[in-house]
Amino acid sequence: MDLARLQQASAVEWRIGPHGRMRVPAVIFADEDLVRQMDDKVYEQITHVAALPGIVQAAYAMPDAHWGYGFPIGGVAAFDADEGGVVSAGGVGFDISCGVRTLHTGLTVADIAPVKQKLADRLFASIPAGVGSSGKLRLNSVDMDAMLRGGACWAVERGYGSPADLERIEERGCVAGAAPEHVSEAAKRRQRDELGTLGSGNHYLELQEVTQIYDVPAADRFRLRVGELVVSIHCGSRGLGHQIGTEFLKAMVLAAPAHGIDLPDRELACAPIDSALGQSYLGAMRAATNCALANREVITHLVRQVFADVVPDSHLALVYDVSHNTCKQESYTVDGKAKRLYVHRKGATRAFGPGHPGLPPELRDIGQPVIVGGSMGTASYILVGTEASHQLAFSSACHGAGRAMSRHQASRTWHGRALVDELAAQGVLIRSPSSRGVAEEAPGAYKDVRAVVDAADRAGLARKVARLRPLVCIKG
DNA sequence: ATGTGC
Repeated sequence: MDLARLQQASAVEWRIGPHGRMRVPAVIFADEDLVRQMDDKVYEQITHVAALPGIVQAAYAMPDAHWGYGFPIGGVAAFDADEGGVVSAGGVGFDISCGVRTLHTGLTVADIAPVKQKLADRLFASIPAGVGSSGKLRLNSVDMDAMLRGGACWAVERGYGSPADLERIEERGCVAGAAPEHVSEAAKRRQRDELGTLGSGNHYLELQEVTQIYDVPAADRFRLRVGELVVSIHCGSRGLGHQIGTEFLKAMVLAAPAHGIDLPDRELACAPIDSALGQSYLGAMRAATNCALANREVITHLVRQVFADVVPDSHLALVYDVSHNTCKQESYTVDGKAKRLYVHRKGATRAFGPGHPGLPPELRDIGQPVIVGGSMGTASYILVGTEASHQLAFSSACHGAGRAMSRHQASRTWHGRALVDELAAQGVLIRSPSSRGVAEEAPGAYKDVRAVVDAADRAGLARKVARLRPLVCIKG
């Protein structure tokens, strides 16, 4: 991106003043190197988002932002229903409520050294991964609707996961307002046997070692200690979310003229929050959110079974579960007025600061754990939400390293087999059903996650707490 | 991201 098109507000904040059809400014949080590397498409997309009806304050891009469908991935935008605000299927993304959860194990590197290979093989055998993979659960239509309404709470009621997990999940594991009646039969059919599966692309399950602590009090509260192991699970709502996204994108494009919306880009398909279509989408999107929460809960159960078998001394407890692709109603003060806004985060993590009522009581004084997943074979980070982020970017932070190269280009640049060998030599065991999938996810196809996290920290979006190094990676 | 797409 050409820096001349931006006004630099600080070392890590760049502004684009309203021009053309923009209703509000656009703001990019990143250091100079990251901004230079950013695709010009991010500029184009974030200014288009700033032109949507009812947008409040500004359109934001996080340090990991890159070209997405309509909205950039790493984009944040909030809309006011009272000002004709919209909800956008492209603003949430196809993989609705894709997210990451991290569990601490109470184990050290030494504890698992003798069984590392066995753990990798057993996790790979137990957690289905890859395109079209299916799990052991089969949901009939009654179960499907109950799951879509109940999320992780449904899973726990069925014996998957534990009640204590729910306190450590956004919205306590179950988003209100889910409307399974607005989820098509096609979407439900695709999901019938996909619960408890990882999926493909950048989804993964990793065994990670805590290698560095930056904030001791927060790390203590999150029970993260150097040399100890955690498990991180990154996945979403599989075929169901994708089907919902596809169907509503189409419907929103078709209905835009009737809603009086002149789309700056048809990929930004949206509908007024107060319209029937907007409400149907919100109901279906919330159902997909619950599907993703149930999925991560079922996978957690499968992971615990493997650990109970291979390392009986372990006790896997959830640190936190964050969603990356969502639209949520949250309270903010804008121009001195209290507002309930519809905050879209696409490839961005909610990052509530200390004192936020949406946090579980035991974490309320310290802030929300923010999990930033790195690319395959590279570090991940745990951060904590700040009070400043509330005003800076609707309590949002980055979600990962962010792609720097297309999948296609990556698959032509690297070979999966060679990458697996290379990473094994560095002590990272990769298990994946797809050699090409591994090539597409090559660490070199991503931005430097450390630079992304440092920029988020310097901008005040969230504060660094701990660094994690992968030991085992089950890749979709 | 995806019962993948050139």
